Amino acid sequence: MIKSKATDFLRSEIELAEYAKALAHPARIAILNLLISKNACICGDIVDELPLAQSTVSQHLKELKAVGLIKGEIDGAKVCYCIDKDKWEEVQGLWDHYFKNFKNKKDEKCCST
Amino acid sequence: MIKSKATDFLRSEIELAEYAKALAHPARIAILNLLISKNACICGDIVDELPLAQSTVSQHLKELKAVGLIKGEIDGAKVCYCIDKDKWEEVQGLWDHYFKNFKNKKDEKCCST
DNA sequence: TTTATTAATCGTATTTTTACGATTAATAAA
DNA sequence: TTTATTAATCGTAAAAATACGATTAATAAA
Repeated sequence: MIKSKATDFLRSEIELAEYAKALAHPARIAILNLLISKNACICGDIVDELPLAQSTVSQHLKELKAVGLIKGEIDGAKVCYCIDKDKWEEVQGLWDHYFKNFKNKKDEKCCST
Repeated sequence: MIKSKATDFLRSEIELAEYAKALAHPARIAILNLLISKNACICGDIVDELPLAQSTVSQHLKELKAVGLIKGEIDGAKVCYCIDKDKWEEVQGLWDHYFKNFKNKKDEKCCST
């Protein structure tokens, strides 16, 4: 329970929000879906599947890579992207833990009711 | 698998992104944490706990209410907020399903490696 | 009543996100 | 080599998110 400043939030809160933000756009969900269904994907194929310009897709890929959910492997002039299994499971675990945090509470009524 | 327009994403992709967006800010994670730990919370108490102005907190509460994760109950001049158990479990289930979607795949190597 | 408290909303400034075309750097193909 | 392909980056415009103070409407307290 450490707050670095009065205006700051907990590290854990910031961390969860960061992962949520990475998933907070349909294009990024769509990209992850593609990588899941095809197991891996050339960047160009992703661009073909999405209704977005190449530079925009590249930006979304960059964000997903920044949080570590995907990794890119250079293959000649092309780049093959895939999901980072370890990070995926880490994020899965974080959210699972977060959601269970409430679900495990005993079933009290809300407020006065 | 319905795309309403060429420039659109799948309903499921939009839905997941919407829930992610609701969780994509430390203040909203902090609010949910408060509601979990105290089971319920008067709006004013939330304002006291967060390093944000009353109007800003009210906005964040509005967003969480908009996606259904919390509900507010008027109690005189005050408003008591709490987590909506049904929606909470629905969102939990959606993410759980989404993450398992990949985890359940057989362990193939990424791209060419 | 009048006054105080509470929380939503309004108006607005600032920042961040999203998107695109153009350019660049790198590899592949001719 | 020269030319084509691929994907990242740059510059920038537009939209959305975030934040705040001021105001409002409602209830509670005096």
